[in-house]
Amino acid sequence: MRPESRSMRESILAAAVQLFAQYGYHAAPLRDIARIAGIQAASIYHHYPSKQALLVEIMETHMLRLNASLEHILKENDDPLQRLHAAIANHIRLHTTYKEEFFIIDTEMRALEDEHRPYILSLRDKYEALLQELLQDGMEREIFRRSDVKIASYAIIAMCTEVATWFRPNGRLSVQQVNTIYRQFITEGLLLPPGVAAPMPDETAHLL
Amino acid sequence: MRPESRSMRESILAAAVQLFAQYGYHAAPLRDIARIAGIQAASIYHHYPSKQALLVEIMETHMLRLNASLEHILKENDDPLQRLHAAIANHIRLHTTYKEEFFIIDTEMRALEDEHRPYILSLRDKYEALLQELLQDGMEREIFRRSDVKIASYAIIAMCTEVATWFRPNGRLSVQQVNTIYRQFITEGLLLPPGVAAPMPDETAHLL
DNA sequence: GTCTATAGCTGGATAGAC
DNA sequence: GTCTATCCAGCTATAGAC
Repeated sequence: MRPESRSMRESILAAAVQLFAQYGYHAAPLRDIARIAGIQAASIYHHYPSKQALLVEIMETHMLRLNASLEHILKENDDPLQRLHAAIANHIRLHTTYKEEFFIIDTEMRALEDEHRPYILSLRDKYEALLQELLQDGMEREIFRRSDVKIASYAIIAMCTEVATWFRPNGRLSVQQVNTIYRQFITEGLLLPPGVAAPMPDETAHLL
Repeated sequence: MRPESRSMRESILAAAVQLFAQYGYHAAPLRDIARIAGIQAASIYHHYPSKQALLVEIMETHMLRLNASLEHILKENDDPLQRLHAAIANHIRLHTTYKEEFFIIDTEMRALEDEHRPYILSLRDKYEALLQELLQDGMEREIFRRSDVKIASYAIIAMCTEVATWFRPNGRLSVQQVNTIYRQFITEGLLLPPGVAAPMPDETAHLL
C-alpha cells in the first residue's frame, strides 16, 4: 500500500469517526463522510468495500487496543489493588484519548450487521473476562470485598466508559483528576467510615 | 379521546418502544411499527404527527416519571444515607421495569431533532441536579466522603442505568439482589477495610 | 485513484376513498 | 379511524470514463 493511499484511507476513517459519533451510524450519510475527507462518495469504495466496513474497522481497532493494554497490565502486575488501579487508569486514559471511537463502540453495537456482530461482541466479552479475572483473584486473596464478580465488572466498566460521553479535553478536570476521583470511588465508595470520620481526610494526609 | 382510540395509540407506542430499543430509531421502519401494532403505516399519522413524535413521547413520559419519583424520595426522607439507598433502589426499579424505554433514552438522544432535544436534555439535567443535591447535602453533613459531586452523580447514574442493558427478568439475579449489590458497591466500594479483614488464616497469623 | 452519472431501493409522509 | 396508492427525498452502491 502506497503512502498516498494510506493517507486517504485514514482521512476517510477519521471523517467516519467524527460523523458516526456525532449523528450515529445510520444518520451519517456517506456523502458527508466523503466531503469531510475531501473526495466524492463513490471514491470511498476504492478504499473500503462498504459503509459497514468503516464501522467494523473503528470498533475492531480500538477493542483490540483496549484488550491488549489490559492483558499487559495483568501480566506486569501481581498485586490485585495495583492491577485494579492500573486497569482503571488505562480504561480512562483510552476512553478520553479515543473518546469518539469508544463512544461509537458503546452506542452503535446494534448497527453491526449479523455477519460482524459476534466477532466484535467476542472482543467485548474478552475485556469483561479479563476484568472479572482481576476481580475474582482480588476477592479470593481477601483484598476485595466478596461480591458478585459479573455485576462489579459491569458497574466499573459502565462508569469508566461513560467518561467518553462527558469528558472535554479542556474542561474543568484533567484526565489525572478524573482518574483519581474514580479510583477512590471504586475502591472506597461514597460512605465515610463511621469511626474515622473527623480530623484528617486520608487522601490528603500523605501530602503533608 | 375515546377508549378505542387510546388503545391503538398505546399499541403503536408499545411497538415503537420495542423496535427503537431493538434496532435503534433510524433503523426501525415505521412500516414495521405499524405491522406490530396491527395497522397500516399511514394510519399511524391519525394518532401521531410524525415518527419523531413517538420518540419524544417515550422519552418525555419516562423522564418525567423518573424525576417525579426522585423528587418524592427527597421530600419524604431527610437522612442522606436513607435518601441514597432509596434513590438507588428507585433508579434500578424503574430501569428494570421500563428497561426498553430507558435504554432508548440512554442511546437515542442523538436522534432527537433540534426542536425537541433541549427539552428532553433539561429533564435529564433536572435528574442529575436532584441527585447532586442529595450528594452535596450528604457531604456537608459528613455522611459521605467529600468528593467531586458532579462526577459522583455521573458515576452512579451510569452504573445504575446500564442495568437496563443487561438485566433479564428471569435471569440469574432478581431486582432486589441487583439492588443490594449496587447499594454496597456505591456506599462501601470494592476494597475490604484493612483492619476488619476477617479471621486470619492460621498460616499467616504469625506474621503479625 | 478519483470522477460523473445513475441504478436500485427504502424510507417518512401525504392524498383521498371508504 | 383505517385503508390503498403514491409521492418524493435520501440513501448505499455500482458502472464506466479519465
